[in-house]
Amino acid sequence: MIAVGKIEDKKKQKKEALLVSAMELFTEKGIEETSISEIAKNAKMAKGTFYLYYKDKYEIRDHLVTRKANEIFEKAREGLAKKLADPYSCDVEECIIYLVENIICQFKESPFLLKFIAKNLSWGIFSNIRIRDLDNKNCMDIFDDLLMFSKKQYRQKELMIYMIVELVNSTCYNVILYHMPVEIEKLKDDLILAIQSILKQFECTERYNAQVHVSSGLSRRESA
Amino acid sequence: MIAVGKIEDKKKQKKEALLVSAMELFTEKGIEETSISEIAKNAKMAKGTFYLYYKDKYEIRDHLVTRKANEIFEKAREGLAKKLADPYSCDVEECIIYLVENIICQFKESPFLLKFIAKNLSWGIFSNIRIRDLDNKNCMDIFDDLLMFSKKQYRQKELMIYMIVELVNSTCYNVILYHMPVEIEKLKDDLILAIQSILKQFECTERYNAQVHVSSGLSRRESA
Amino acid sequence: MIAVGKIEDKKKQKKEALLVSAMELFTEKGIEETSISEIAKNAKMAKGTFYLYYKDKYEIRDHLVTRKANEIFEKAREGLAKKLADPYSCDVEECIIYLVENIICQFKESPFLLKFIAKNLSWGIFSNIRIRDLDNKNCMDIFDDLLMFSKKQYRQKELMIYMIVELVNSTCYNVILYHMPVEIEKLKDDLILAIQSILKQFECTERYNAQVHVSSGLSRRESA
Amino acid sequence: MIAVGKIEDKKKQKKEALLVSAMELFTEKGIEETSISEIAKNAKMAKGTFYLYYKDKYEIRDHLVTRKANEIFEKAREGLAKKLADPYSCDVEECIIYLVENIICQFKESPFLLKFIAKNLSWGIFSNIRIRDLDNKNCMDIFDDLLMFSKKQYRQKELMIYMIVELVNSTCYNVILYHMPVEIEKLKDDLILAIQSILKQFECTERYNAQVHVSSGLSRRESA
DNA sequence: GATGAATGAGCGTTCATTCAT
DNA sequence: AATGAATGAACGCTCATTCAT
Repeated sequence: MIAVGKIEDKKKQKKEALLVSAMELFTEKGIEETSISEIAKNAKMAKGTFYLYYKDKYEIRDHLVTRKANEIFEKAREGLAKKLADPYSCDVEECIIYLVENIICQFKESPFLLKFIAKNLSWGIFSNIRIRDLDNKNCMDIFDDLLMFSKKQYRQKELMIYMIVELVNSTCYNVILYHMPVEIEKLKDDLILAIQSILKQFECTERYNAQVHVSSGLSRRESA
Repeated sequence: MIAVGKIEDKKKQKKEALLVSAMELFTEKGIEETSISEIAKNAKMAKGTFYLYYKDKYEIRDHLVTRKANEIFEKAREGLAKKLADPYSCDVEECIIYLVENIICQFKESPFLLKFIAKNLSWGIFSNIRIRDLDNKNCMDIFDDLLMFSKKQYRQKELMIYMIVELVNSTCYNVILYHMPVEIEKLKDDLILAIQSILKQFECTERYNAQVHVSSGLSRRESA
Repeated sequence: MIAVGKIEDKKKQKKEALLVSAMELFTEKGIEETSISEIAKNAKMAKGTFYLYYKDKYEIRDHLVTRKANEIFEKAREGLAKKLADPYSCDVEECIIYLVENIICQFKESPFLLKFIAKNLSWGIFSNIRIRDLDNKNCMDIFDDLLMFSKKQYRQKELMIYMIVELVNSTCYNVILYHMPVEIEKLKDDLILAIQSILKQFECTERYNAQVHVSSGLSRRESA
Repeated sequence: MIAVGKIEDKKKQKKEALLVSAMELFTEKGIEETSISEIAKNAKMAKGTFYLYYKDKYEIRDHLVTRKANEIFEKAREGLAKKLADPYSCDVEECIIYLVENIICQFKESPFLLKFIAKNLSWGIFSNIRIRDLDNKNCMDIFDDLLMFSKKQYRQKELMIYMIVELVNSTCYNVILYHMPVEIEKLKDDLILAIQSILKQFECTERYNAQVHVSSGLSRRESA
């Protein structure tokens, strides 16, 4: 039994080594320019060994994208936890803004990571692949938790979060990688303003319906 | 002289044929999976002829991305023009919402186009490459014009537009291509809400609260 | 008649332009790395025009090699003529040494020329191709003339000259181009010594038969 | 352990097969006209296998040139050894003449070898590349050994040998390959005479200092 | 005669994949 | 399980050559 466990361990180590090796090369020179034999060599294995663990480099890419996305959210969550004794008792908006700023900061520090994730993160991969290596939560859960324990209530929670995440991700892409159309420092403040306005829009108030303002315009939606 | 003109014409036709051929193959099976010899063969030319017109397939891609993006915006503009006698006299918000809906509609009808553009449209290409083939304006100009003639004024116009465009583009990508996390019909309404809230956020109000304008601006919806 | 002459002239000019263009490119980057279209473009002609004048680049090469070799010998001859009022009355040995030094000097100044000639100068080309462009003598004639008018007489004149020319050409090749095994300045003196000894060896003396010297070995030196 | 040795052996065989295959094709039709895929096919391998062993065909050429040159000198040395019980006790001049005759004989028997070596043997390759395949001495060592043990002493040994080798190589080239300007049988005797005179020229005699000769030889310069 | 667009064979090179060890 | 030598299809690209204008 123990022997089997050891073998399992070794296999995990090999898979991990390939993952790490591939990540290095992908961020360094792009996926298309990275060959399987390079990944193997960089992981100190023979070319043929690669095929014992992965079908092709795209399978590795998919594993990496989810893992890296999770790591980013996890780091952001940890940052938030450090900052607040009881993160979920505080204002949701503040928390979300904090998370966004933290994530932007991570992207700023490793633009290649941003490139890698942004170019490859399709929602399908994002939401479907269960990560077996790390038995952590899905990255989206951070927001779910936040919203669940929040005093404020929001309509269409999932969708709202989706839009915010996509907005951050896509606007930062060009700005951080190509400094266009503005610098990230200039973008950040206005991006946060935009996020705040979205949050307001989807907030359910008791007495004042958030919808009121919008509402007259959106009366149709109320019936929807 | 006429002869030279004819030759020039033929050359343009060849370039165009390659562009069309490449577009077919790119949307069908992706850029990386498309070889130059396929593009040439599909355009009924010899492989070598390709190189008389383009350096590599990425040059073709860049031409295509800008052209297709422009076509989308151009169609949206035309739609708007048809709908309104004087497009620029009407409410900006309404116009922008119209454009967004129109563009979403175009994406819905040809998801491959969305895939192609979304995966390859970097802001650098988008804003820099002047399109010589079509002597139209740059796609961004549509919004510039709208905002210029608008009664309402906005802070950070360019940045705001950038965020809205990116938001639409990135949220639609997964939704239209993978139907995740929701269907496009479900996304659309909330996406528009989000856009409206962003527009409000960046509006410069004098006396009247921005919100007021918004509601009157949405009267159109009531009739819809 | 005049018109025909003019046409002939134009053709010669074109041929000449191609020759000059090819020479530039051959010395710059080697024959194999030079394409016909480059030669034509460099000569300000269309690619197709090349084929009206030459079969391929190797035909051009052959023309060039003989021409350039001739130019080198011609320059050397002119140098000698300038130096001496009556070149052929002076000592043959001195004249030959002068020519060798002059040629080495030319090679030193344009190593690419040396490379080009040495790599391509087969005796077949050298002695066979009659140069129509320049109606001068064959380069070997310089030595023939020298020897013809000389007071000293030599056995196996042609062969002796052949050996001297080859010796100079081949020893200079590595020395000038790669500075191996010594520098040209170091080689020169000893090369001249070697040439002198060869000349002595083939000299016909009146009283003593040349053969006698050879057999006794060094007796020739004793008389020197 | 034994298995590894076998694999090593197989690899050596493959390298060797490529070398042999390339030699055949190079001598048959020239390097430029030989493609890598031909070399591989001729060696009964797949094209890709070539690149496991050599970078390009020029690397093969360099290996071949040094090896073939070495083989020639080695054969000559063996011939000399057979002829003389103690080769180094005999007269140097005689030995060198023997070597030259032996080498000329080899060239006569395989003119393609001469062509191949003469066209590609740059001194750099010649003197620098240590041949690992054959653990023999560098080809030049033959002469070094001869001169080292000789009773006669020579000035500028290396340079003298260089000139002799180049003289033989370059004069034989046209003569053997194109029978110009004379037949090899006619050249041989006079070539040997020339070599003898060079050897004499560089010999250091006891009583008369070599320099003396040189200076008298250079009296011409004083008048220049 | 002069052009240069078009051709397509053929090159060097890469690399995913296989398989005997 | 792990290896890495061997494969050969497929790639991007070049370029001599042709030929309609």
